[in-house]
Order: sequence, then C-alpha cells, then structure tokens
Amino acid sequence: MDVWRTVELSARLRTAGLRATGPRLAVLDALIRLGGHRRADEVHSHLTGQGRDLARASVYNVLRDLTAAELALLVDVGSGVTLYEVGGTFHHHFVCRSCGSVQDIACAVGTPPCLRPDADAHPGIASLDEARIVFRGLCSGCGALRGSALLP
Amino acid sequence: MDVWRTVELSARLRTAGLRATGPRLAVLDALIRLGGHRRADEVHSHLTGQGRDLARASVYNVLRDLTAAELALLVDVGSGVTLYEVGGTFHHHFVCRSCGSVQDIACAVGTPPCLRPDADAHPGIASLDEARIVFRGLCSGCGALRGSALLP
DNA sequence: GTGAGTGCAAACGATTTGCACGGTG
DNA sequence: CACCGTGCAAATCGTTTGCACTCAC
Repeated sequence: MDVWRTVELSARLRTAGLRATGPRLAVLDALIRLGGHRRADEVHSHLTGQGRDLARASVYNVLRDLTAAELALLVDVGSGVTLYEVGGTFHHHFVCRSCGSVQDIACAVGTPPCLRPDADAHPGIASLDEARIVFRGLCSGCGALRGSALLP
Repeated sequence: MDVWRTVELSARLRTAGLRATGPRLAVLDALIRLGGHRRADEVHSHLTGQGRDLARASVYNVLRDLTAAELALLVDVGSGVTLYEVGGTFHHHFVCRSCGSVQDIACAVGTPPCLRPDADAHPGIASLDEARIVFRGLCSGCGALRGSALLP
C-alpha cells in the first residue's frame, strides 16, 4: 500500500478514535478498493489473495470496530449474511430477488413525512431516529434474462 | 387443541395448498397463540413446554413452508435471528435500539410515491415490487428508563 | 398405496470468544 | 511500558440437510 495512503487512512482511524494498526489499515483499504457491499470473508480472501496474511477472526473484529466508529456501514438486507461498505452518504438499498445483488438507492435526508409513523397511533415508541428501507425487485440483468424466457 | 380450531386451521392449511399435518397445526396454532414476532426456537420451546414433542428441525421446516404458503410472515430486522409472525395485513417494523423488541407499524398499501426510487436515476433496476422498512429508536419502556437515568 | 412430511442427528456457515503474544501510542 | 489489538483455534448459535420411516390424502 502507498505510503501516502497509509498516512491518510491512519489519520482517518485516529480521528475516529481507533489505533492505526496493520489489519485495520488493510481492511479499510480493501473495503475502499473493493467498493460496494462486501461480506467479511470477501474482504478476508481479497487480502490473503494479495499476500497479506491475517486471521479471519481479525477481519470480523476489525469490521465490527470500523462499524462502531462509523468508518464503515453495516448493511443487512435479510440474506443471512452481513455486508459492509465504506461509510459515506446515507442511503437505502435495493436487493434483486433473483440474483441477490445489492444496489444503493439515493434518498432524502431523514425520514420522509409520509413515512414517519403517527406518534399517537404508536404509544409504544418513545423516539425514532432512523428508517432503513430495503427495496426488492428485479435488477436489470435478471429482468432482461426473464424477458427473454431464459428464466421462469 | 380444540377440535373446531383443528378443523379451522386444517382448512387454512389446505386452502394454502399444504397438507394438514400434526406439526404444521401445532406450529400454526403456537404462532397465533403467542402472537407478535417469534423466533423458531421460541415456537419450539413453547410447544415442547406444552408436552408436544416435535423436532427443532421440523419447526424450522414448517415455518419455511408456512412462509412460502404465505400463512406466516418472515421478519428480518437485522438482528441475526429470523422472526416469524402470522400473516395478516402488510406492515413495517420498529426495533428498539436498547432492548431489541419489535413492534408493528401500520403503513399505507404499496410504496409511497415519495419513496419510490426514480427509475431514470437507477438504470440497474428493472422492476420493483416491495419496500421493507425498519425503523429504529427507543421503545417507550427503554425511553422511560433512560429518562430516569437508569441507563446511560 | 404413494408421495409428502417428519424425526433425528449430523453437517453447515457465519460469527464470536478466550487466552497468550506483539505492536502502537 | 502499558494496554489495545491480534492471531489462533475452538466454541457457539441459528439453520439446513440426508436418510429412513410414517401418515395424510
């Protein structure tokens, strides 16, 4: 990894209150390089594939720490696996019913008024700070296949 | 279980295209009686607690079948466990950040226009048929505790 | 009677944890 | 140099699967 990149990523880690260690730099770098939504072991095999030798458990632990420090974002679309992405702007997700691929969906900041539950109707809720939305449907790739009768 | 209830639940199963077997009746009955959002092993221990002796694997299989037949609804709020509830009206969910409890949130049918992603902005999406929303915040119980400084 | 459903145990994959060591601040 | 973070392996947890048997239809 580039020296300047190391410096920059180290700074990011320290700013977030985390020590800049080898595995953390490696995982953060991998997350950024890979882009999109990645599983823990995807990150792990990417790194081992690069010659970097680190324990799978460390990848899990590092990802947990990065998430807690808000340097990474945890994405759970209900597929049974936890995905991670580099923390950036807040957005929602689209999951293809057919192939399971995940796409980001831009969204307005905050919870749209038309969505915010009526407080009076839900006395069981004291405060509400987030709405995660997962859309489901067909991605363009699978839609095309289905259209051409290659899929049921 | 009441004879009439057995008859009624059996009918529900057959209407959905499923054979009315003992385990299926038991699980469906338990789901209805327990109410709310339940984990597979919660259903299992409820039944074994009642003297009903069935395999844990069967509960999982039955729940999968009930879900496929739309007699039950699968709820995944990103906690790592899969919850089930008796299928009724479509709704969203609220998860307490503190205690993890889940509440139903009534919602308008379909995807509100303010939420529907702009097709032009997302060429990767062919079609979209569902939006699952998970709200996060504090439930009234935990909110009260926090207010009284019993929690950080 | 026939095939769908079940029970059981064992496999499974993702994730976490305990403990001794090594590196960072 | 004190402690946080790591590596390793093993444990854990929820869930699925293979196979023989049984029961609903």
